[in-house]
Amino acid sequence: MNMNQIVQPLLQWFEQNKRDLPWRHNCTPYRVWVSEIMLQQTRVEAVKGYFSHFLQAAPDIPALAALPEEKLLKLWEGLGYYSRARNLQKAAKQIMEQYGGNMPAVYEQLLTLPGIGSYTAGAVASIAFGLPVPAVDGNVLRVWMRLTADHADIADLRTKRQTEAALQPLMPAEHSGAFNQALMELGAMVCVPNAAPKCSSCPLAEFCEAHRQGTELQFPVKKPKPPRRVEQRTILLLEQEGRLALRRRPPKGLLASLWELPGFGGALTQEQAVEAVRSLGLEPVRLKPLPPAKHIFTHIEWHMTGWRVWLAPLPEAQKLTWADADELRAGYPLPSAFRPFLREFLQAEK
DNA sequence: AACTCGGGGCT
DNA sequence: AGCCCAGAGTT
Repeated sequence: MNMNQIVQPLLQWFEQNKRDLPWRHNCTPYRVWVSEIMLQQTRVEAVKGYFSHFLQAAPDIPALAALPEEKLLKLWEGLGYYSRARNLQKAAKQIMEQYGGNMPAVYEQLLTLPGIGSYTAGAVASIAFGLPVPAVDGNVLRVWMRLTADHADIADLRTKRQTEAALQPLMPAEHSGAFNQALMELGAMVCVPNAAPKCSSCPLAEFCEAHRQGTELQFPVKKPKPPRRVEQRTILLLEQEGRLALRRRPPKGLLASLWELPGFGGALTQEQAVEAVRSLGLEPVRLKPLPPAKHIFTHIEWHMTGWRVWLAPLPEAQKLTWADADELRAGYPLPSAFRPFLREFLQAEK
């Protein structure tokens, strides 16, 4: 099968069926870049709510480079994979120094920027600069493996390289950005995962080997992920004069540099919780158990229990910061994992 | 090659 | 209860 045949039908289908997305208007290199970083492992619907707000706060590369880290993380709060935000800013600073504040229009130079790998470099190069470079993400891999009935493991990096190599000669010189987006759009809307693909409305059905075989659901092949580990934690809702205790997480690792409710490993009894509070230099007056909550990360499960703690007025404890409801909402980037316990405090404020 | 890194929606 | 998502960086 000569895969050159798919290019025109695909481009035509995309022109007629593409979604109206914020980053598809005024596609400057900066806007394309920010959207592609936000879209890494993140659904379009989730990004919509962040994109315009982020661009308002950081409208261009100099503004992004100058943003205080606290504001940067607050803008990213709830979006996940927070190293994306830090790498985005690190790259912005690098662009200021090395390229005079302009995104480099060269694939290899884009690749050297932190947070930009082969997919994102290809996406920015093709969509923002019209360069004939493939952009192979999970959607494209799924589409291509079905199209060619290829049983290769898509978790294997070699499979991605081979797919890029196979797509390279197909890149239409004047429409490379549209071609890449069309493959992704097809994967998102028609050649969908975890469900029967909508082959009856697929512009590539007649070229698809898996469809000819009736084996669409066998693709793509992917190695199973190892099971998540479970971590039991106890969260403390420490209150003093209407203010809540917060703690900054370490600068590396899970939820790096974000704020958290003070917590301890294990499921603490009331007596142990009292000891834990005292270890923070505070004196509890009354404790009330909070309903348990579960938060699932990619590779960890937090099983959390909590204690709401009223404190005797005492000099402030080291390593803790105190915030009222308004300061909490405005100032401190806080991961979603703590939302159930936070609700308890915010409701109590009313 | 295997792990780390978030959060949410769909089946 | 899994699966996957416009992946990249580290070990």
